Amino acid sequence: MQLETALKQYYGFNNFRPGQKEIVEDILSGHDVLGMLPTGTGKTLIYQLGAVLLKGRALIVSPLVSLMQDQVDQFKQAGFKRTVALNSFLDHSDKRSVLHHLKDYQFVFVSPEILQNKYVRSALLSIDWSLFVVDEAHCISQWGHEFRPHYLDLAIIKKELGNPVCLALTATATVKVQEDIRNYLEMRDAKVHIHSMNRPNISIFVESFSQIEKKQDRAIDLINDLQGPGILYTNTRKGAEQLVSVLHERGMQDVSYYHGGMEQDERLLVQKQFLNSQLQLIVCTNAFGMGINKPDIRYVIHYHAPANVEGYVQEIGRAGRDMQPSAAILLYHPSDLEVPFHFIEHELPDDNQIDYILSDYEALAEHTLFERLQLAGISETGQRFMEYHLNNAGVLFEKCVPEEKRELLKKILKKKIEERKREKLKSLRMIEKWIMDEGCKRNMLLKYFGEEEIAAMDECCSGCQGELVRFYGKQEKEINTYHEWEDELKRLFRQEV
DNA sequence: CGTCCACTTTCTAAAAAGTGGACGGTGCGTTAGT
Repeated sequence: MQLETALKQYYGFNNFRPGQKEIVEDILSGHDVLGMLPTGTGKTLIYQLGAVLLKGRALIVSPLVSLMQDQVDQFKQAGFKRTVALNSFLDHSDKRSVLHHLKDYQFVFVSPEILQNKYVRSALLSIDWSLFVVDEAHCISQWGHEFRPHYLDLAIIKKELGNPVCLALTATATVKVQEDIRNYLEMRDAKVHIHSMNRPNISIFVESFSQIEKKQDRAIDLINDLQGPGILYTNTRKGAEQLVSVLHERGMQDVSYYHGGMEQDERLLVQKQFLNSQLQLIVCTNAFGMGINKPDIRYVIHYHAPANVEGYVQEIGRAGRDMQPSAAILLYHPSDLEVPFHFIEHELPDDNQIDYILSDYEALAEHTLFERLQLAGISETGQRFMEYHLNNAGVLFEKCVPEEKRELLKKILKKKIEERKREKLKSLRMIEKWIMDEGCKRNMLLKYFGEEEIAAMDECCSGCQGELVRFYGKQEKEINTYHEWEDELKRLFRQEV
């Protein structure tokens, strides 16, 4: 079948969006693909169509359960009814029933962690898969090394599944992240489709402060003046909560905070209110944003510098999905970098802790290495990291490790930690350099992502004398507040269709 | 490194100032027994 015919039949569209067709073609001819496409290009369509035309099943690895639930709903609405997500939202009996009837599903969403479950694994292995999809594939590099190490094991399950065609999709990946993806998914021969990460409708502004007290006033002025809705990122949970209480005191009621320390239902509520335009501003840590597809976000303020350029680009990329002019504003003070610096220095165990965990001290002889991890006083992320590597070495539940192996492990782990720290510090220095450099902010980002520089644009960035003033004005918001909620609902429906 | 909190010290009786130390960001899974 012609691809265009299938597109028309299943979606009613006449033309593919840039990048879609080439990837579908590669998939159909049996090639692995690494696709970097800007958000809103319709990445989902690629593997929906791919699976349909291959007359097979797709296993889709997705990073967040909330995102998975949304995707399953969207698939069903789009007519792909045989779709399911395997995650902790399922209770015991539902899970058993889904696993038992797994062959009846065409699209199965999973987290990297649940792939470790032996029942899930054996159910998956008992049927044929045409596509192995890794959505938000930059997570392999961004989270896999320490925070969610099971991201590094995806190649193992892929092989067990008989090496179905592998499709890795992301919106932002530096050359280094692309390499990580291809290495850890063992798809070195993959066809690579990289599209520019440039978002011409987002103007980029950096403002430096030498007095930290002035930053809050500036942020409040911006929030007052800028056309919303907007997102403001802070470094810490407490910082987000405090800023919101200041804004509430000043009479701004349509503002809430969001961070990973909140209860699931509270997070969901805030997110829904924001998506429904009941909130004009969300003040949050980097927990907020992935999978958020609100088209009309007009600005993203960074109240602190983020820890790396990739994270920054992902965060500002949430603005202006509707292609309308939008602003990214970073309010920088040198002390911003202290929090990320702290995390880099302390999230992984230091040499003493490694020595302690792998020691032959008599006092520890009664404890397995797993138990020693809690005793060593390392961070939760550090524990995850160590659990993963000690388990791979087959010693996690041992009380005693032969001396030779012990010394080798110490050496390997210390080296690995040292490398990770070095890389992260390099990223931190890189964003600091980007902030301080007075050249074109956009071209520096393009260069960082391995792209060619572009000719000067209008309203490009603070390095190119862009003017923030044109993003001021609150007209639309005032009109919105007079809408009856029924009208608002209708408007949202129309927007989605 | 800076901030916040609990606790102690100050010095003289109620509250302020000092000190030590813990903490700081991302998420999956969890299947025990009222």
